Amino acid sequence: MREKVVVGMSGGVDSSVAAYLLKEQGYDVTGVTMQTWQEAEGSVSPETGAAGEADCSGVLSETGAAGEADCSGVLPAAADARRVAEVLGIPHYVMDFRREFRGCVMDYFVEEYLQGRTPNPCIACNRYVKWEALLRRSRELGADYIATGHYARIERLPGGRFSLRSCLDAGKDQTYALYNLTQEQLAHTLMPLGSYSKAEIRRLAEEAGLPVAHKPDSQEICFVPDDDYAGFIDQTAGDRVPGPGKFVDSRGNVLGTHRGITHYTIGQRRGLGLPMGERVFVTRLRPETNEVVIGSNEDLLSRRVICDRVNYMAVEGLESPARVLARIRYNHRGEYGRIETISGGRILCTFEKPVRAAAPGQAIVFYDDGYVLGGGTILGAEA
RNA sequence: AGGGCUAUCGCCAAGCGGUAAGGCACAGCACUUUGACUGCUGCAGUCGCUGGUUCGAAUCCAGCUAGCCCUG
Repeated sequence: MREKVVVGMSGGVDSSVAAYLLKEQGYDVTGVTMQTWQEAEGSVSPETGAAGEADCSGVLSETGAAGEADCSGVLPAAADARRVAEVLGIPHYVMDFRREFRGCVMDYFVEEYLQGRTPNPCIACNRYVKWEALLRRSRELGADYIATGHYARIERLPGGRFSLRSCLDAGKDQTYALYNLTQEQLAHTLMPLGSYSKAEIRRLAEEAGLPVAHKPDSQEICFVPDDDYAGFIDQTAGDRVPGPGKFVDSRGNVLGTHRGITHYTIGQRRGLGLPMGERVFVTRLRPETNEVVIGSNEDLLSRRVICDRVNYMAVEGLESPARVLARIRYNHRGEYGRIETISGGRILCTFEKPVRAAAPGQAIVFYDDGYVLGGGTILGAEA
């Protein structure tokens, strides 16, 4: 009997080709577009009368059923996914994950900034929404797997554990954003794109006649419209957002007034408005005094980074120190270092060469020979 | 209200008679499934003001204005 897989289809090229490849491989494929942050209002077609939201939320509305017009009207991304599904001849549904997304991604995002940390919403979204929630609902529907258009490879190691292996196209590798997945999640996930390059994916999309072959790559934070994340926080958190405070240097000299701590992140240079004669950066955020500390690029270099909330992937735990490649942000090629567990289940990573602007709240992901060993949330760094 | 010094882009700052460097800031673009970083491009028709000398002045001269310093 064919194995059933639910493909999360965003309407973009990658997830569309993922669905295509799985279909070609003989899976029983169902496409699902996740409604996350989009408001289900606006372009509801008059003829259907009832609110489109009702059809799209809750359980399912199937292609061809009455809900179709509503869903594609309500969710622009779903319209593209649906067209692809039609080309592939697979069923397509829209599932409402707004509740999970708001709680696990948007609220987390805002809370982190309010506390002077720098969140990574994509990582939270992957772990809790794209996987935890989508996998649960998909399994309830009888699916064996969920699949996505991520550039990464899932492999089962000799010891039986699952791990992610860096994508062959190093430029597109997305393992960093997926380090937080559980063994259970990995065991029920397929990532068919890991052996391809972005160029090959686009070519496959063209060959398959997918209408999204030339759609531009997505970027920025999906739920923040104008690339203005601070404005989003202002609107969301209202009077909880800290107001203006002081820019200070490491010796306590006041350099100016900042617009509020949520407007800044460690390592930031632009937007400070401080004509110091040389480039200066945010080196630290002090939510307790509402101060933003300014310093040189050199002040941002760290050899030691500590993280907590560790998720182990290729290994069950870290019994002895190990030499790994560690990445501290999505677009970081990585630096070698030695990791060891310290009190509280935390991990201390001592880099062989200093890394720049390790920001609390961001993830640090450890790799052993191209496999994700595990990762955690950066707690702090020091020279 | 005696003497001295300084006034060039938002900030700092080259320039010293031949037709306005540079840095920072700022803006736009590129890069990018997070925040950042980075890169590229742009950014004074004008040099406190008013006159004068000169073929030609931000550069020399005079007056005025402003700020700083010293001295009553």
